Amino acid sequence: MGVTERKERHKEGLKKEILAAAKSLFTERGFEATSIRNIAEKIEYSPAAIYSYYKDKNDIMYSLHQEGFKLLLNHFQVLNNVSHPFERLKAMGRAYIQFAIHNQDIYKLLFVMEEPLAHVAACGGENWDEGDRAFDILLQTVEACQQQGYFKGCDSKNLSLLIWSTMHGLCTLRTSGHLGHVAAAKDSQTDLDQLMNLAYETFIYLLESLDP
Amino acid sequence: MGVTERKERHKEGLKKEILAAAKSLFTERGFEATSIRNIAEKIEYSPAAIYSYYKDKNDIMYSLHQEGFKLLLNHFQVLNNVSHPFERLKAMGRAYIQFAIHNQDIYKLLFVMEEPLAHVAACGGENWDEGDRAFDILLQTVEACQQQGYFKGCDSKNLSLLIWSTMHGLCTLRTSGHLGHVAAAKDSQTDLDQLMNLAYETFIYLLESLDP
DNA sequence: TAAAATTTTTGAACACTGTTTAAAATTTTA
DNA sequence: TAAAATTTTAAACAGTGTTCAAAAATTTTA
Repeated sequence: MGVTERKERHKEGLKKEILAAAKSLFTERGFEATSIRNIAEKIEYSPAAIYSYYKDKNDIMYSLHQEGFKLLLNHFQVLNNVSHPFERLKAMGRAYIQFAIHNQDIYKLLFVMEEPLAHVAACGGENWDEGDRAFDILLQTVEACQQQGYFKGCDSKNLSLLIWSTMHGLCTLRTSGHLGHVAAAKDSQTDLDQLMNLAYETFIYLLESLDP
Repeated sequence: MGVTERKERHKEGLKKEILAAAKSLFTERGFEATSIRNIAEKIEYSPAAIYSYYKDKNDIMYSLHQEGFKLLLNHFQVLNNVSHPFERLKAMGRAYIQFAIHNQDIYKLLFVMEEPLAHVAACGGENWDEGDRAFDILLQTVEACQQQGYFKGCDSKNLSLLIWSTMHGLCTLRTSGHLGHVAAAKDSQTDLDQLMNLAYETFIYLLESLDP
């Protein structure tokens, strides 16, 4: 029946409204500083209303997950212009860093916070599809490199995992402020970015040196 | 006067008692699940009493910081038995992983959480001494490797930063559960450890391949 | 159109959280 | 022992996520 469909659409509309409010508040003031009551206030509903559309706060978190991954994949779109595999891999690393620094809270949501991930496991579905796709892009790029003679003697999956770990480590140490504490460069932001770049370039140098 | 000294000792005693209670609760049930009221209950004082000994919760966190670093440095003591620099570096990586996995909450406290770090910056003193010392051990090991011909063409500081980032990335992706989600090995714990080890060994392989 | 049934929304409460403050209990000093 | 100083606490504040019965709004039925 068309009636129930229309109703469903309306329900979906409010659901999306909640998500949009949550997203704007999260990116505006961070996760810790955003409450269910804040979101409710923004959409001008009572806090309890939200629970008719989302199971709990983690459910909202997880819904933002998907959008976050889409944003990450958007950042990767520049890679289509880079035909050389190793150059593409290098550009991918830079894009990943860019994404992590310019969307710190979203990055945290995707790769640091445990709650939304637990929600995936709890709520039946193994829906981390977009995340897996992002990893697949890395894996394929690594394998494309290998076909051109790079990374001889390396298992593509293990190497991809390592590359991801390295990028993740760099990004989280950077955004959490731990990099700044260990480095002598404690003041200016430019120095930190530079430091991070130097570490990244060292990694690229490592990968490059693996040639036969 | 000896009286005030005794008083100070008593005060210090209670301060340490608070810290011990906090530590046991943190490691027992995690950070998020431990409140000031829990700690107060454990030492059989009122919650407000704690604020006579610690400025706030982050102050307690930061005090555990120091102990955490001492524990990490203890894990590094096995390195004294490894004279060959590169073998020492390899052992250091393994020790770091061991520490991160067997002390997940403490690791989080030291290298993931932002609040205790902000406390360091806020409360004047630049006291991340023990942390810097841990990094110095890495730096010195890297430089010792270089003196034996390893890592030619690399800046020791940049490379140390990279190594730290890689290890940190591996450990956090592992403990947060993100590694398990991307990998096909979603069930058994042994597989995850194995996967992590493979990524680690790939990294070692990379470093080894840097020989002249 | 009026009544019944269903859905949507909400106020109020529950059990928490970190933190502050003024008052009470204790200890030290004179 | 009385006064002063210190330590400890009860109570409150403003907030959190979440639940649930009741109210309001909407839809369906007669």
